[in-house]
Amino acid sequence: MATSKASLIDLAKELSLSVSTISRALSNHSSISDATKKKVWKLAKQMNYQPNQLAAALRKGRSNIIGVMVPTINRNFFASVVRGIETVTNKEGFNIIICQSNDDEASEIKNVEALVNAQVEGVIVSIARSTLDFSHFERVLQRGIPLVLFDRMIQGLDISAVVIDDYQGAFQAVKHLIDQGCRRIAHFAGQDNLTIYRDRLKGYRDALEAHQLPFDEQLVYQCKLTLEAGRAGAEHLLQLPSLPDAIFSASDHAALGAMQVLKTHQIRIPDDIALAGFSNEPITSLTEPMLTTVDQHSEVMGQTAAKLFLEMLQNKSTPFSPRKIVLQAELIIRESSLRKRE
Amino acid sequence: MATSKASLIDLAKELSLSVSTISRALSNHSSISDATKKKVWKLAKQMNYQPNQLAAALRKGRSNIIGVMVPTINRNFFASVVRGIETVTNKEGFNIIICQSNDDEASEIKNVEALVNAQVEGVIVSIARSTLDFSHFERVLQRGIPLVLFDRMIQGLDISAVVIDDYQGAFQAVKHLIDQGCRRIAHFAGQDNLTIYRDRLKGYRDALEAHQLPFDEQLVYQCKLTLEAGRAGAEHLLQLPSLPDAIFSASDHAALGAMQVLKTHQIRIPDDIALAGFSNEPITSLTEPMLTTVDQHSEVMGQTAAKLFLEMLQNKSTPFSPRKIVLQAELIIRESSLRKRE
DNA sequence: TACGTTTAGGCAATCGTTTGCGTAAACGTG
DNA sequence: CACGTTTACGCAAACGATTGCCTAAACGTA
Repeated sequence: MATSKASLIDLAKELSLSVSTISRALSNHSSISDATKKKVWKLAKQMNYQPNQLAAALRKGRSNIIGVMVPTINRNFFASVVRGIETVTNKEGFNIIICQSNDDEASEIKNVEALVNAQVEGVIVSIARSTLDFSHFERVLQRGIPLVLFDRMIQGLDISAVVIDDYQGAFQAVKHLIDQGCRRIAHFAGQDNLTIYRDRLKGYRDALEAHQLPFDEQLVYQCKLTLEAGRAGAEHLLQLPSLPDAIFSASDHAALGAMQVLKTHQIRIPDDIALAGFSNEPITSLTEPMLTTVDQHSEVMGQTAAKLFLEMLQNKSTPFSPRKIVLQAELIIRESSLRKRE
Repeated sequence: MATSKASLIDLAKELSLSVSTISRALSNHSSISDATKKKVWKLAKQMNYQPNQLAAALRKGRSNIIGVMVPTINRNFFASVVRGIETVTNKEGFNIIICQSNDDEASEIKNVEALVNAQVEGVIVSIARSTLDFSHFERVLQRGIPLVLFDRMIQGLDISAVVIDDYQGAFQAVKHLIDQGCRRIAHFAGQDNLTIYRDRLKGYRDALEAHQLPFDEQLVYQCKLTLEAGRAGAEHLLQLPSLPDAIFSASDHAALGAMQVLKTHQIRIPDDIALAGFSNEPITSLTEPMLTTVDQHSEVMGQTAAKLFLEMLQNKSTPFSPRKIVLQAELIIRESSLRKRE
């Protein structure tokens, strides 16, 4: 009733027992008689007793909270990863605290510190784009707090991470286009300071090479991979002396931009130009034609990162060598690349 | 260095001062000399002292954590709201704990309890679709914890909430369709235990009435408003003796489902049937035709909910009568409803 | 010199749980 | 009956920070 919260002390007074007995009864400790336990349970329910996790955490040194930081929660990929993390850790009794770095190093540092102060038992992060110095993460490790990175990770630093195989994903996509009969395949590439885009480009090149197709510099359009960039890229390609017969874009959004332009030019997809993107954004299954793309298993990525964290937590005492887990990327074949065979 | 975390005690020993002096020095208390403060600050930095928020929270009775529960984080609308909440509360030194109810009443109850036990200072929630009993929320209030609902709320319950004007949004959308010359407007409606869907339905009806158009029960298709439901809804409408000339869907996804079906039936949008959705999902600006929809100002909604919470927290001692804040919905007119006038 | 005031800091209780250790009472056994 | 063993519980010290109250020393002033 009322605004009051019942504590162990209140229960103890009420039953004329010691606080420790109440505590043990509630946690079903063996040294408390069944009769007493039942009395305690009954009263606890009656007084709506809720344990103060803060106090328990302080005493036990376990907060049951894990910190998650993403550039922004407001993007499908990150939200899905977070969802994956949450569902897995929730089952183990953890709550997650969310922070957003907004791709800014300064607030990343501030947030990491806040998480550590909140006594999180672990930190799961996708690094901000602008981050160049990683000492704030090293400090986390020094404190013995398990740290797991996902998607974006640091080269050189020996930290556990979960990523997808961008290279294989790209390779498969391009191989598929070739299998469909495409021979002049263009590529929308991202900024090459990010490994994910470098790997996709490499997958593209190697797939061409593996099928004895020439690599043509002209067919690679490097850009920010936004919708607008995709439009510009398509316009660019259309002005080439000879058209490509496929485009593999390192992002779905750029692929969609291209799709818009190609359609206005009455170019048939996939018959004249086949199209494949990357990320499997929800929209790609709603376009017309539906877009072939590469799925990143974002929710699975979150689950995997969470499991890796749990594993690290268990082996916390023993020296645990950081692990990298590479998830398979999955090619999703849809209309935009599927040429009918008659 | 090392794995060790420095505590006030460690600093105190090092400087041969008492713990309380250290604590006061760090919080810049007036009764500590500048000389001592400087010594303490220097050592604190040197030993990389980080205060244990758990302990401070326990002692001060303020956790600086607020709980947020959404049906799923994995949807643009909710992620945006969360982003809004996070940015506002972060500035005030709060961290947010995220839970997902998965639209399931049981896990909603479990999560609310977990949040309360984590000693959150407030709870911000969008209610699960299946929730019919609200005693778990009443228990939160009884404990004196500020509670703010957003988007989905309950009629009858006197709880602070931030919603958009679903009624006006729907009214405007339907009015717009009528202005475009539509006379037989169908509606995809949601489950009517949620006020948002009831309000949209009412906005639809009233807009018809305001323009002397008859309300036809047959044209209202109640469903779960998913993509599939939208498809089914369109198929349903296509079998009516006389076709509608517009569909106003209470959700974007259902509108998109309908769009797919209409296209396969060679029905021109908007000329044969105009289409309008609700929510302004990112996808809607990428479809073909681009979908007319109603924007919910999701990030602003989150910010507003956060501010309302902060306000309630400040006036916690004084009896605070719950407030409802209604944000304006904004009609976004796009191709799917814009009939060319020649 | 004597006494009030300020300065600078210490003592110890407190937040609510958990847990190692101690111990009465009840019980079992020869 | 005597003595070891359970059984069932209490005591008190943690966890780390905060804070009301107290007190030496230094200072000021008449």
